[in-house]
Amino acid sequence: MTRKILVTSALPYANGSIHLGHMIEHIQTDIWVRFQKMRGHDCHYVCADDTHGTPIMLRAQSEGITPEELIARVHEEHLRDFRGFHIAHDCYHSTHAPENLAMVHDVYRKLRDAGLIESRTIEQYYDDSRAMFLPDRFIKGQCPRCGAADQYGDNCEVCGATYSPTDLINPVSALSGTPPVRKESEHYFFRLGECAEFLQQWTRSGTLQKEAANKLDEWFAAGLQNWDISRDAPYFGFEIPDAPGKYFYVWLDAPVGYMGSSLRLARERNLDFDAWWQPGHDTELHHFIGKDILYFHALFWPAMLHAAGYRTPTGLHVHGFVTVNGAKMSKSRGTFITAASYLDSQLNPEWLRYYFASKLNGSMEDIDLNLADFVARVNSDLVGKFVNIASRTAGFISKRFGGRLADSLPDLDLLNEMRHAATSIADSYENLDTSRAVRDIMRLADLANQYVNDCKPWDIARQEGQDAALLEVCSVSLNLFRLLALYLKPILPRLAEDVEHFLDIPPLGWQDANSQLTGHVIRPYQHLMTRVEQSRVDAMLAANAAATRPADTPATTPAAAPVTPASAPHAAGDAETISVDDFARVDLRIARIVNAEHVEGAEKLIRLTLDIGEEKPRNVFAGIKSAYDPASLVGRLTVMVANLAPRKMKFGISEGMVLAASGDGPGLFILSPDDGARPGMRVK
RNA sequence: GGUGAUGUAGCUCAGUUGGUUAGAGCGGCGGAUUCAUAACCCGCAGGUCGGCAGUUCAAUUCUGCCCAUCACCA
Repeated sequence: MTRKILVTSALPYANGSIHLGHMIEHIQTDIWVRFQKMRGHDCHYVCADDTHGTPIMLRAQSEGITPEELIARVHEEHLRDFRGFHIAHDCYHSTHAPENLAMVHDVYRKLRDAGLIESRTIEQYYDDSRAMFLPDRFIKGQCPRCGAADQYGDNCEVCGATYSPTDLINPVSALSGTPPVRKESEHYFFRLGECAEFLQQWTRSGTLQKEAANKLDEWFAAGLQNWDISRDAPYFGFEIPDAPGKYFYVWLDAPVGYMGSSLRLARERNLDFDAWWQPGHDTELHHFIGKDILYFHALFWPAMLHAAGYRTPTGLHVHGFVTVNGAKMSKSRGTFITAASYLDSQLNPEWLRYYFASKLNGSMEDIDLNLADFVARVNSDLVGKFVNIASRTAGFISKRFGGRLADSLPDLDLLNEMRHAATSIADSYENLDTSRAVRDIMRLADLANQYVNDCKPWDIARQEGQDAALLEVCSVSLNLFRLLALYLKPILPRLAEDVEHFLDIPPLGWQDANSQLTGHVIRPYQHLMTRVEQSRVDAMLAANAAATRPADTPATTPAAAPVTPASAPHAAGDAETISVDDFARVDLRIARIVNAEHVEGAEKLIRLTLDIGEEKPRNVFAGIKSAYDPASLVGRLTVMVANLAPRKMKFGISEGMVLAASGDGPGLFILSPDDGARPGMRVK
């Protein structure tokens, strides 16, 4: 039976670049969609840019362009990044589009007519100098609970308290720096509380992972409050019908963007929009999202759909966050990795698709991109195992048999096992457990390599009159390879295309697992995939670190220059206070100076080689030549900033900075830890 | 702070509806091989299954507490 399926990924915000967090979601979705299409289902994949809201408006202002110009530019960038990773959206639209405006009005009117919209006057902070109301994130002040300075208006990053902006002590507008004033305004609310019963039922109807349903229970227990869906002008978004000066909150029109994008697709290709969105059809609707936006997709969205008379989603598939080398993506470490930087570093997008696929298991757990593991795994699995099967047998077929495979294959257990695996691998894909699919496929690849090893075609090739045996072994091997390529095709679409070209066959579908390739002429083998080079990974990290380096730091400043009186106007105790989190961003480490030497041509610098317990020692240039003889430094311990962005200097790259004290007079003093400290220890 | 999740070999992860010697891939070590971009094949070593207590004939698996990491608290 052909299933009719509409699939979405969450809409990326048009205020920034596509990064690994977006990529894991789109890769996961794309794999599932490609799998469904290979199975012959009628599956469509839509997405769009999320384009509205205050941040977009302000960013456009600061760039001196209109919001429309900004989102048009970002749309091009996003589209280019997704295409670069072979993400095959059937439609990648925008929430700032006539189709979406029509759907937003339609949904809103239905909610209003159902009595689920109410209006009420609320008091909010207002920036007089900018003549606008301030979103929570644009107000800063002291936390009312712990007193931490410089906290946002919605929660405290120091103690974790949540509150409303009006609770902040000494609030200031983040836009103008002036204290905001309280001002009243009429707001529109969606009466979410009315939908509680429906939502609790929907939550347990099999649409959600268990963990996600657990999470929702928490929210049910806390009680559902009505949702503020309006914002006052100036606001970049859609105006609310019959309410001049009031705009839909971006989170109202963003999920409706799924409808808007699919409406566009339906018009382009003459497809049945109502079959996707009206109740009573046997069509499936699947949303892929990150766990950060579960709230919007598991409460507001199904409630809106239901209340407006539309169908609700069949499945909500929630994934975790991407971490890099076990830590949150960090701009200062260069591990805030953008999609563009990956592609620009000449890294093959299918390597990342494969790596993510090998880890995704359909749960909400975070996914770690361990870069050393990434290099090892891709090289071993894809080049060493999978591609190798074709590489080691195709030559015989070309040289000895004119590229023509055997007319029939023997009844081998291995071939049968490989064919029958199609069922369980399909189950894994269907259930989003691609890590299981990859494990199973690689186990089969191991078996295929063992088969080649056991049959020793290179031996047979040297024996007289054994042509039939040689042809058989190689034909079997290439049939095994063909099946593996088929199973990997949702993950590696481009490589699969190359395999199809090599084998000179039409695009592989899932049902091709039941057939064999016999009596068929293939093309000469050309290498299908290269290995990941560590240097390209390093280049990517460097590019990301460079992109986030503060632009106003003069390039000539030695990385380890001591603070001079001129640049240190504050007396001790006069410095602006910072939060614990601010301090924690600085990764201070005990370092052993394993070598120190003069730098030829540099007046102030000493080149230090620092051991902080890493594989490779750090190279750091320190501006301490006036106070220290290099020879006296070798062997001693000191303190360095380990997560300073690497800086290219005339004499090489400096990978950090050592700390030194100085005052008004001459003299410069580096730090020493007490006895017992060892290289690599964190200073905090 | 509350809530949800995670913690298994050097790395990345399976697994255990409680039951003999806890698995894979990678990495390491040894061997074999030369068809293949030194890939592949065989073998070996490595784990008090986060910690402590409890239930049980038996716990890595169940319960409680604790620790660490991540997230959410609209």
